[in-house]
Amino acid sequence: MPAPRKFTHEQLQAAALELVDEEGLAGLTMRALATRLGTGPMTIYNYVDGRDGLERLVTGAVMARAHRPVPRADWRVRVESIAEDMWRAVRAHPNAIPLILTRRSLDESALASTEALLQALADGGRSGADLLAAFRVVSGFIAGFVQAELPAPSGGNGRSAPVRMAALPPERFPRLAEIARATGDPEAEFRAGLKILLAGLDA
Amino acid sequence: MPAPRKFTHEQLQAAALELVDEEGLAGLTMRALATRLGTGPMTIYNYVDGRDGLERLVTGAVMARAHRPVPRADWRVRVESIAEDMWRAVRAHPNAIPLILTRRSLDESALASTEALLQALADGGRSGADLLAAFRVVSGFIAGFVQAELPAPSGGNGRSAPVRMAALPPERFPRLAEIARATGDPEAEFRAGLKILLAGLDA
DNA sequence: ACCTGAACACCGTTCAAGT
DNA sequence: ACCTGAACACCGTTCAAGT
Repeated sequence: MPAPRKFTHEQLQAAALELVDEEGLAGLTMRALATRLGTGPMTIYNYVDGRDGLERLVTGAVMARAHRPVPRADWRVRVESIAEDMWRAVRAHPNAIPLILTRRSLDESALASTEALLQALADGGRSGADLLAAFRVVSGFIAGFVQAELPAPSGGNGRSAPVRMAALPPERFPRLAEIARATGDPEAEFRAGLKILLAGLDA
Repeated sequence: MPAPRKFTHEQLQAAALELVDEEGLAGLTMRALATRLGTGPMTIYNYVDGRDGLERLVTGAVMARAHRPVPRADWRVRVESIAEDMWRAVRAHPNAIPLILTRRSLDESALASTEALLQALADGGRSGADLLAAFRVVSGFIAGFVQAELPAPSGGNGRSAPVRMAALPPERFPRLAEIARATGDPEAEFRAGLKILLAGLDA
């Protein structure tokens, strides 16, 4: 993409993210972004590579906020800290979650967190295929937690996942009913899951 | 939805899944499904609740194939078996992956696998919040592996994730470069990850 | 070089009419 | 009751023209 001058990339990112936060994913539209910026739809094409680039604007904006300074500490503590930072950054923009899960973000801003996570795991004594396996476990766990907080379908009358789970026939799905009752504090659940992971990584 | 008779639900599911397999997600359209079935677009609305229902047709079709008989064995072996079945079912239809990651499938056909997984974990001695945490870890791991096999953007000229990772500046992302080199056999990576998980669940 | 409106080829869905 | 075409209000994007 060229480097035009009517808007900056940051302005585009911010406007696109606001659009998604306020109006939901369905509101993310070339035309909507254009009118929010006070121009015609075609102007956006000077800054972004089609619909795909429009969505990358959003994932880039979200993930850029995920990378925070890593504490100087034991590798386990660092893994926990990075994982929580990534999760929190995504949770702050629930409407963007389908995009995050779906578009592999490979901007360098998003990759900084990943590299830091890998470095922490490497400091735990892993390399090569072992490092890859450990990474897959941790990043998969984060993705799974993100997925668990997907906003209800669209419109707003959809119940959240735990509520719908609790409405299932309990004689056919007794264990699902059990965990539906146990669902409550996402922060606590995230930390409990991480604890299991770290125990496995330590073994 | 009513129970009309020109087509069965299974016919709809099969046609929708074929559409996605052959033409990609962009090919999943009310109009395309209609012409594939030899009717007008509006006929679909007698079987499916709008665009949302159209997509649920696909996720339902994929997840229904995930539930296979669970071996009578140690809970660890059962967890492995169920997790692999779910993963394999999804991998068989890569174009549907964004839908799977994004639409929470709550048909009873999809929930059968989940209940079986929960039962296996419960037999490992967990209940309540512990059961929930263990479940989140395992299902998150599966989701993460599914995500790692997202088909390249769209069009076909996009390189796969490992290839693009290998193209990053290695002096800035040395650990990413390392795992990019280690990436190879997804089946082996899946089993290695599960091993870490089970070690954590055993601790 | 950058910007932009008009126009085109799609979509999902409402409406009203058929049987 | 089920089916269905025409029509409407959107999209993304091509094209050609402006500065």
